[in-house]
Amino acid sequence: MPELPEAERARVTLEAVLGRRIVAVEDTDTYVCRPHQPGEIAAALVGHELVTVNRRGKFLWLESDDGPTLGLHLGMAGRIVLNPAELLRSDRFTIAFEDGGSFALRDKRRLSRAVLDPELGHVGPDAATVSREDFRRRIGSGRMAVKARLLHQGAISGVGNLLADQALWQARLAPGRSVSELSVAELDRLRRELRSAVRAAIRLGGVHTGRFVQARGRTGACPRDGHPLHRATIGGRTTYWCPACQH
DNA sequence: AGGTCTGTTCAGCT
DNA sequence: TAGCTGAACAGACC
Repeated sequence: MPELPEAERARVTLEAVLGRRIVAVEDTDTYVCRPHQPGEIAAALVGHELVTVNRRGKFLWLESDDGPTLGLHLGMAGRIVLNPAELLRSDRFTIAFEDGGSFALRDKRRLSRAVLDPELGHVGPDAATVSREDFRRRIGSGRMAVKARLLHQGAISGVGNLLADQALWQARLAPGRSVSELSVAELDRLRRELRSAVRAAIRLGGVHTGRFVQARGRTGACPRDGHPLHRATIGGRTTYWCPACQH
């Protein structure tokens, strides 16, 4: 679920916690907080304030005043809950502030991450802001299926399985096409439609609001021409597309 | 009740 | 090097 639009929503939510003194950190989930030991993130952050919240792709990080940076990732099912009314078992990481407020990283699975001083060197430019030239080079080189390349966060970051299918449908490109056979015009079209899909998802509340994403499914039909959708595994992920209008 | 599927990342292999 | 496979977790679904 969480792709770039959900991460952006989380970033905006986290703006509300900036400038408040941290008094407690719950960091005992050693899987979510790996490789840290329980208490390690708490010891580093208690007494500090978070002063900025940033995002690249699906990666979030908050800088503290004169202290470490806190990296967060929502994994496949995580979200940020501000001032949770009650603590749930699915609250994997929590920070409490001096004024009584708090936030939780809530995730029924445990694929979310909280980590000190995250290394983002391997993360490509954000899918919403990548330049035309960067997009052509980073997506267009190699021989991979274009869908698989879109999912590679080191090429560009922020595109997940649903957003990839939505953008390829909008751009009328078949997901299995090798990037080596895409023309510059097709790459530019894909970048334009990807940015459009991202903006719409942020505005409307998430990737699930996409017109194609809603049609995506075993018995789905193309919203453009009504043709039954094809399904296959591409880039290791379930992929849907319309064989009539995506080439 | 049990098997299958799911959003993401990353290690490990070819 | 580039690219593929499967593992990590836990719940939803049939």
